[in-house]
Amino acid sequence: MLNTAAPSQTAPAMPDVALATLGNACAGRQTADTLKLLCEQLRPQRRVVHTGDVIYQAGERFGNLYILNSGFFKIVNLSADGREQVVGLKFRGDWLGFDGIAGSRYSCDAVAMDTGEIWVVPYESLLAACVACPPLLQVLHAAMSREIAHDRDSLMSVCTLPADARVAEFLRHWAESLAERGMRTDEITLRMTRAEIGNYLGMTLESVSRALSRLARDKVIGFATKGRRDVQIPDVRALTAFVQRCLAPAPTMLQ
Amino acid sequence: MLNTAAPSQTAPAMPDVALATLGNACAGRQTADTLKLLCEQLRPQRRVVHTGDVIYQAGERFGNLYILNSGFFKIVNLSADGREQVVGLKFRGDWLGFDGIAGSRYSCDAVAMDTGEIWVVPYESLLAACVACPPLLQVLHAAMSREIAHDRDSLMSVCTLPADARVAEFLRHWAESLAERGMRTDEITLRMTRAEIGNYLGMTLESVSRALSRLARDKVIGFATKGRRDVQIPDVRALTAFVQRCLAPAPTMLQ
DNA sequence: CGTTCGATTGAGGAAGATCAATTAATGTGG
DNA sequence: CCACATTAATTGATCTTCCTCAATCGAACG
Repeated sequence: MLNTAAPSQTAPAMPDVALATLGNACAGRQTADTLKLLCEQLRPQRRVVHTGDVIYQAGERFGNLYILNSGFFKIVNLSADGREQVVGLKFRGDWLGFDGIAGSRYSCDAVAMDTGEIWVVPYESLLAACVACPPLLQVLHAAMSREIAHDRDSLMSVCTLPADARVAEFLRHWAESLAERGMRTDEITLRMTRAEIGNYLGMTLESVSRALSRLARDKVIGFATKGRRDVQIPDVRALTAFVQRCLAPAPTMLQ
Repeated sequence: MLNTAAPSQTAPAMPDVALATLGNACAGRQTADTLKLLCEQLRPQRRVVHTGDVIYQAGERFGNLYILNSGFFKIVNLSADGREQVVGLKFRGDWLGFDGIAGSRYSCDAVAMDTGEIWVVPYESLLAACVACPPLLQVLHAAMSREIAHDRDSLMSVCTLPADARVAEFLRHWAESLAERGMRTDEITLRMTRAEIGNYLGMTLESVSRALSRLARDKVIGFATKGRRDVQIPDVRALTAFVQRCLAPAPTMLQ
């Protein structure tokens, strides 16, 4: 696969030699460097996945961690009484499977929402490699740490932001994630239905739709000519401003 | 300090030799064993903290992890625009500080809500110890993994449960956490105000109060004769049943 | 013993859910 | 390729839950 153009959102599974040539995206540099280290040290098995593929399932015996080289994934939590909750979205450079370490079984589902490539890393061999290569351990811990910090941010968003702001913050974070990976953010493709977004943000699909309509009416986002899955974000800072505007009228909850 | 009675909720900082005598609480066994391993391997500096003490603050340079030997702690996330959100509650056996690994700075506040003892573990020396003692690494990863899994459960609760059920689930989880540590669960002391609980659960203090009143009216919980901070939980399963009742469609009377 | 803080409870209102109808995109078989 | 079926998205009208505001009460504390 040839890829000389600016990296697109679809995060092509580029060969290692191309990792250093991520165009003007110095933001994507760190991700690329880390992936390179992991690839060299672990020589992981590579696996191509497609939309809907289940990487692992809640209850399944834990054994592997997965590093995402490309594609887009969701983490779905399941409760005993049948509730389903999207609790995380994962991109290139993220890891999957940490939830399985403690209980020897995965505690949620990991599902591909797009074609992508994942690297399979048996946990035991990862530990062995970490002993030989301490920077690897640091990378692993950093990934887990980031996940913990981000999960907390998610909880804060759903607890403190009104619906409109939550949608704006969701788009802002998505764009930021893409930017960090050196991908385009002026036009992003939501690979989730309104229902999935609403589930993730703790609101109904109708509320998501209304929020997006308001964002479009305020010119904070735009819809591509065809299809409303493509969202244009001319200026990411406008999303942040919108969130603040939502918070401004009413002061913060709880002192 | 002598402690031959059944372990109370206050999780006394008992000497190592007493760890094996945790009464009938075989549930607290694993926590105790892990703490013993950590104590032996790391010989951490012990520090007594009191209500309101700040273990670390968002923005502070990361360096230490903290293992909780006793007491009760809250994790508070802060946003740039001044929102505050309680994103976690920590007990004996839990760790603090994982959020700081990735960015070299802590990303939230950790505050003691009770007198307690924490073990200070410099991250670098922990890594060194892990190389020499692989089980230690396993314990560390398990702690991080548990935190990730639990944060996801929190998000699911906030997103999918109505207010009353969220409060019931909160109490259930608290009781479960105490049980896992071999402490009493028939009468627990909430060390948070209604406002703090509400903040943690994404609702107002009035809603928390009303939910607790309803739980008491339904005899799912009871209030101690003195003070409404002590909650009696005669049967933890009644809390689970209450949650299910909240989720079930309108309970049709008769027929 | 008054002051303060936390908790409870009620009344009214607003954000968002639910229900419903319509339209737009996507997919399928002829 | 089109007609049709299916799924997703939008928008409006109502309804419910929970928030806001306010008053009262109890407990803790100097």
